[in-house]
Amino acid sequence: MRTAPTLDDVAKRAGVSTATVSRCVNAPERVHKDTRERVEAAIAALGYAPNFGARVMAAKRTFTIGAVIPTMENAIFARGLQAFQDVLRERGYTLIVASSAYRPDLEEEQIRKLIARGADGLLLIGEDRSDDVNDFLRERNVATVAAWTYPQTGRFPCVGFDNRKAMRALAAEVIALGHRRIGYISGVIDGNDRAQLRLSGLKDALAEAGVDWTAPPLIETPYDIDGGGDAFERLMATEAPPTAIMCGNDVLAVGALMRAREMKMRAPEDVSITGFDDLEIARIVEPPLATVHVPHREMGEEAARALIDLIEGRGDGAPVEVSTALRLRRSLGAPP
Amino acid sequence: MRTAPTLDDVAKRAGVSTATVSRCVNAPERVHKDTRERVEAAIAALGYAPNFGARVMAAKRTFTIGAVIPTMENAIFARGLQAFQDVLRERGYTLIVASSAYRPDLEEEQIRKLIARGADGLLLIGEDRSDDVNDFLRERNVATVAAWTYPQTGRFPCVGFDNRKAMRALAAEVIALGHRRIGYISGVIDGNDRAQLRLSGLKDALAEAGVDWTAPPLIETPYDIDGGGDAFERLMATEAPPTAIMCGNDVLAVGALMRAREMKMRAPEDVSITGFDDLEIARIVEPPLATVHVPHREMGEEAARALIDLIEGRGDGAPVEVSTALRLRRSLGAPP
DNA sequence: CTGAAAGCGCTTACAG
DNA sequence: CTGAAAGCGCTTACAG
Repeated sequence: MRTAPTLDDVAKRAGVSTATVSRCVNAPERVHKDTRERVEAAIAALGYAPNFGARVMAAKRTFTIGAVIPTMENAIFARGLQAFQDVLRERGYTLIVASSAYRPDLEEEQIRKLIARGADGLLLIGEDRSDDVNDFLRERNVATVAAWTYPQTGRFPCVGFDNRKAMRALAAEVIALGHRRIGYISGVIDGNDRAQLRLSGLKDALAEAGVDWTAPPLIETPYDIDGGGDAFERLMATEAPPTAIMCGNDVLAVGALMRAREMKMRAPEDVSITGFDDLEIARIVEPPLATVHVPHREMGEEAARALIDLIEGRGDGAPVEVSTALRLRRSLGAPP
Repeated sequence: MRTAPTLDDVAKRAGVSTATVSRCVNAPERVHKDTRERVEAAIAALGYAPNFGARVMAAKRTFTIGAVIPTMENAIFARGLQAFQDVLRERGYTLIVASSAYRPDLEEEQIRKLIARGADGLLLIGEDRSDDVNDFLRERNVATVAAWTYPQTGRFPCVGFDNRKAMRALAAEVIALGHRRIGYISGVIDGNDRAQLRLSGLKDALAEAGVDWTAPPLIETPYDIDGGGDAFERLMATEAPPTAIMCGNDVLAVGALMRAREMKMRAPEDVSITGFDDLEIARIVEPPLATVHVPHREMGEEAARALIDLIEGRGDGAPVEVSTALRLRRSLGAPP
């Protein structure tokens, strides 16, 4: 194993000091063009790459950003994170992803670990966490951005959207079509402010419209296709079943749609079904799913910019709002 | 922001040298019990945690593992990676994910960056890369595991399956149903041995069956729904269009299926369509998609174990094969 | 079992 | 624009 070339090797070969080589790498504009070219040639010839540990120690920064997301398997986070990482890479940062499986205790553990590892900043999802964690983050003065949400507590700079308002808008359409009995399928709400807010949005719309069905039949279920299907079946098994089933996200809605098909119910003729997120599957299912479009990629990019600004001392930490839009596709229609 | 306590602070407070404190942290059994207790008390009182960068530099190990995957947005990698990471975390390693967007040049860049960052080991997808990269990895003696593939070159320990054999098995079923004109939609092949091998599998099956349609009409396309749809349309626009369209993966196949529907063609009555991977969408589309099931999660877990064994000097680096299985669903039927 | 000290490979304030 | 040198916070071979 040949040992990797160091700054010193480059400096010797280029006939300059290590300080100059370091500048070429980190602030090329502060080095004379001729010198720089010589150094760059040496770097190329040697295949030099800065040693990470040394750099971290000397600069007191790790150029590492940690993200704690519920799970990589959820397409919305996968997409947002990919965009987040693309921006990070452009700006010279590395991403470490940790996952919490939607469990607050695991999320806290991951947060502490990332900080111990010296992460320069943190991307978190939502704002719903314990005072303990929030205090820890504030004490250590860790640059943190909360995404997928729009400020409730205002504790951290946010990049996201108003989950409540978006669901309210969709629910208003459902109500306008004439639905009065509306069932709701939610993911697990504990530790998930997005889920909580979406449900509140539905309640807002019902109240606004003066629909007395103010406490919609609600089923909370793990976030997967079968969870959505089972919940659908239970909601429809009541005496006066809902004419519309709204779901906290597309995956649950697709589960409901598939179960409806198995039960020989047609959407929207027999029952309307809506989702949230506008994943690719929303356009693939038959009938296509009415849902709320969320610009996950844009959110990931904006979050990266906001976080880097925070770390590098730019920006004012003002919340960034991305806009959602209704996609009123065929799974939603008038009540039977 | 209070500055973090250092080894030196602990040493002073405990009245010992920094060497002793370091041993207490890394090899407590080599320190006398009384000394150790004093040091541990000091560590607790100060809330000391080792500085990551310094440790990396001095110890020349990072407990970090890098993975370079094409993209997190592809569900197969998201799922495999989540499983990979779960095992890593159990064993005290941290994962850094980098993505190549299916571009060999970007993959190389990411590999070099991860090594510069001091990754103790690397997870790569497939075996198709330049001699340059392979030489670099060998020279640096980097622990590397290739996943999603079964040894072709035998350059690295592999955890995966035989892409060629799996596609051959599926193609044999298609041929057995009576199809002779078979079209093929592939993802981009350059730098992607899995894509190459799957195509070879189809050719194997055609040759074995003595079908003279030996050079199946092939369209190579970017890996997304619309790519699959456009390719489908082009393949069907020929004089004697294929009676079956096989696709290199499920996403392309779903694209083909949807376009078929738009073109008022029914599957499998008018044309059969098959995929590869058995993603969730394969069961969601109508008709459900015939495909090859790949145990992505299991593969991720096995890859993590293999890589850690390699790093820690256990194991023999023998390839690990996971098994695939045919899922012959309704999108595949007899030719019209 | 413990300590003094070198060294890991960078960055940066200071001086010129 | 460039260099000499201190210093970042650990680990470890060596000596005792």
